[in-house]
Amino acid sequence: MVKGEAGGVWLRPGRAERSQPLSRERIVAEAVALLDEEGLERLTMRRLAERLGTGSTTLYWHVTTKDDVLDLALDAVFGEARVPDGSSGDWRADVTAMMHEWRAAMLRHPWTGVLLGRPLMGPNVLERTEFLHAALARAGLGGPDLTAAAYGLSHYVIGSAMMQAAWRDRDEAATDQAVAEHLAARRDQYPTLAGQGLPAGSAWDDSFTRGLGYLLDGIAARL
Amino acid sequence: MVKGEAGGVWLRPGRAERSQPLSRERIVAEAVALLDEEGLERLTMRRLAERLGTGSTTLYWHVTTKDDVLDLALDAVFGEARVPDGSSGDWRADVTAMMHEWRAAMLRHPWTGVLLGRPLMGPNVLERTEFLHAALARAGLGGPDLTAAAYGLSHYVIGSAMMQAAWRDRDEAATDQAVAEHLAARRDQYPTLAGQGLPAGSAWDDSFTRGLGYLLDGIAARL
DNA sequence: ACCTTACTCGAACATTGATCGAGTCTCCGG
DNA sequence: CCGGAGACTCGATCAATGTTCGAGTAAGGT
Repeated sequence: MVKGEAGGVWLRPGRAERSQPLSRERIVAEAVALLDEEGLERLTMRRLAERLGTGSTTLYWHVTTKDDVLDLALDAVFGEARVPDGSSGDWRADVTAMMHEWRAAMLRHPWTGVLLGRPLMGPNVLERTEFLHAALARAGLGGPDLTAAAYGLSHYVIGSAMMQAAWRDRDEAATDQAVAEHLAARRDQYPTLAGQGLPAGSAWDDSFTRGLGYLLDGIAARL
Repeated sequence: MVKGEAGGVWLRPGRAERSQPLSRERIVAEAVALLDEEGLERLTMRRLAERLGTGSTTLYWHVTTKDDVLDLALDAVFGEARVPDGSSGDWRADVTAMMHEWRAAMLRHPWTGVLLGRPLMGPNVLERTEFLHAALARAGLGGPDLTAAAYGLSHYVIGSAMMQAAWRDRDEAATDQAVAEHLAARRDQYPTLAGQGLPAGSAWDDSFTRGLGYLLDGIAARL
């Protein structure tokens, strides 16, 4: 009775249902699921391991640090955004389509916003940045104009999605009503803001599209 | 010898140099300093308390949670951005000036980017948002156009500053050279990107200003 | 039969945010 | 001068976290 725990073969994991062997991909996929379901602060190595049916320290064989998991999960999300094939000949339509895909992916996974403090160098991010540069170059931009346009567009999507996600998933204390009251009580300090109200519901979508239009108009004027 | 530790009066804090009494403002100010000097992950309640010369648990009298400290620190940083008085009559100049102040404040405190996952409702943020809305309203915008323009501008600054800060303060592994090599090695996958190179040095400033110009051009065209 | 390589995991450690209850200081009314 | 109330401070403590270490195990080749 030295090896093999009490219960023998019958109770041991059983090789068949040991599911798939652990791998980077499975870890990342499960991390994304966990983040979606429970949020960023609930992602711990132990919880992640438990969902994968392994010990927490096992993860460190496939990944050197928790930040690795986050980096990989972030890039995985960007991979969800479909990239137009670029053969349409309409650069503006292509760019617009990808911006919407990009934003949608981030809104599906609201925790992405907080993670953006780290530099984006994953393959999926690079692929999309490359597409953006290429589309604008095809449109006729070059040099500093191209750089500014490409980064301006990226930053606009990122900022928009992040802020919208933050507002949508804010904590209980700040309900829409509480916010409205807060603003109404300070109507003299924030007259325009109180009159205008904060964006709600579909106003976010409209604002994003409209703002993207402004940016693209300004870019197109340079051509 | 019941009260008063060994050493008597002479070694006791001494009332005079007990500095100022602890207060919310002092805590926040010290938190900003600590964040600037050591970064976000080094901000702990214990370290913060030590710098203030108090016990860590004392902080919880003035602040209910660590997140409070972060929220307050974040709003404090936004307070650094000067707001034009709005009497210039040139809305575009006013808006541009404030955008640059806003960005500069965030770049002075690079940790702000990561904190932006939470909704911005502090007085300083609201004041600046109000100014933005007011300036654009004065320019002649209204309704959905106003909302889209105001939020578009905010999101653009936030995204830009956050991304630039992330790239500037990236970890040791990703030096400029390593990034360049990484890109060069995949020249076939990212042809445009590899040819263009990633922004460096003053290119960030130029790109920001240029992109802001595009956005404002697009907005102005709506008038 | 053995060695190597790939992989798994339990115990352990230092550090963190936060709570609790007991202490101390300051001031004000009697 | 007393005393008590309120404002504030803090040490001990707890559960949870990221990560390391070293010992294990399984499979496959020779």
